Amino acid sequence: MARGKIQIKKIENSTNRQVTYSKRRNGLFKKAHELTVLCDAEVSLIMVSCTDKVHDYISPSITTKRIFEQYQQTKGIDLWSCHYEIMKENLEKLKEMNIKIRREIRQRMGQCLNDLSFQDLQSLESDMESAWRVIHDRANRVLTNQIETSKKKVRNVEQINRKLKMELGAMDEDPYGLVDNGGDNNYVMGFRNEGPCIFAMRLQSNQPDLHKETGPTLTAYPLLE
Amino acid sequence: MARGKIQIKKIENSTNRQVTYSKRRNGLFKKAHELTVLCDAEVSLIMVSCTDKVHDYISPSITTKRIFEQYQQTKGIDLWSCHYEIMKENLEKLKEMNIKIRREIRQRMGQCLNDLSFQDLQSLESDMESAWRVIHDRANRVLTNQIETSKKKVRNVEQINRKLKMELGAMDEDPYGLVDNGGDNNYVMGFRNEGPCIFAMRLQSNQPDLHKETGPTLTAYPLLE
DNA sequence: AACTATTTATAAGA
DNA sequence: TTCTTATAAATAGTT
Repeated sequence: MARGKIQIKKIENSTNRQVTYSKRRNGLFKKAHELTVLCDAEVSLIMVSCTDKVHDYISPSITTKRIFEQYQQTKGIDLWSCHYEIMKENLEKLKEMNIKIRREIRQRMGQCLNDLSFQDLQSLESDMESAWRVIHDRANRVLTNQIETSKKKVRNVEQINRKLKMELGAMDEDPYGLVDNGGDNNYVMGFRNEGPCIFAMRLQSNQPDLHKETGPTLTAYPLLE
Repeated sequence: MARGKIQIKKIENSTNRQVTYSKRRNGLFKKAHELTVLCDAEVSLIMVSCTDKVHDYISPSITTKRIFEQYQQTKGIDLWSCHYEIMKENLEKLKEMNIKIRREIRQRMGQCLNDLSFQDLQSLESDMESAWRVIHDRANRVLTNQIETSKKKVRNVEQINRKLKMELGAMDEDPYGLVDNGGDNNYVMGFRNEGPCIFAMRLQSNQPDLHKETGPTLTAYPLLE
């Protein structure tokens, strides 16, 4: 455009091309900025040279992100939707699964039974029975173990006690010798309390109506007698 | 830049501004294209007018998406990460919730009981008992309803039968009069089978050991006798 | 939208 | 790269 007209086609001389790129790039930036100021417009200009250098101009009144969102909106496209879609799908699947397993747990807690057919109801009932038995047995087993361990401890302490008494030659009785052991039952066999682990979906504050008949099982193993 | 120099500041006259915008926009597009061709560069140019119209130029050799990815890469930023992050968080939360619920369901099925303290085990046991009772009661109620409805049907049919016999004056017995009603018990009271609704987490193909004692309840209401 | 006087951008050379 | 400058191109104000 000066000292001779040029054809608009690729400049073959590499150096020349570089120089022209640099000059015109600045020209474009200047024009972009002028447009921004003069016309109160928003401009995003990104250039990548043939040597893969990136330069950009963005109107101060806007962010690249916002102008791009606007661009996408008017074009009716979403260039990132493919990235998104996979995530969205996963999210939806998980949500669905969540709803399903929530429903199942509710049913196992005796709620939302309307959704079940009679057959399902029966099958749930029998499932619950066998599961309960497993849990019940385990609870009993743990208790038995606790008691046995406690008894062993007691015997141990009693023996030590007796030994001490003999060594001292004192024949007075010592009724407090067992107190140490009394409050420690929960630490036997690795079944210590770590706080309640049952937390999900406690939707009704389901105070168990304590009419259960495990009483006899419990009282059948009197503690520390 | 012609017929008088102008200051680079917002053109207050709206019409004038619009016209200038239009002219300069075209100028910018032309320059962008020339740069693309002359220098073998890649250009993305997006403009938003003060009236919120969007115009853009993109070099034919590239897509908007690609140039933008390149832009983000060199800038070391990800403009969409915040959108992402929210989704990711949701995903993680759901996953966690899912795992928790699944664990609880398993425990309610008598599995994975090692994770429970003795107290949790006892509380689970009693929960299971009361839930089982609810389910058991419901199953019984449904059954009772079915039987009553069936009985009504039977009475109805018998009455119709008797009436027909009288009308026909025929005194032969008709032992098949009740057959129609026989296979229809599941459709009573809206409790028809819609296929099993308990699906999640059936990890062990938990064949219920059918030692349950609902037998007497069932046989106490003999069907269609 | 077209015209044109003038400013601005820039190609080639230093 | 940067400066210079002749000239091409863009465009402000007008019609």
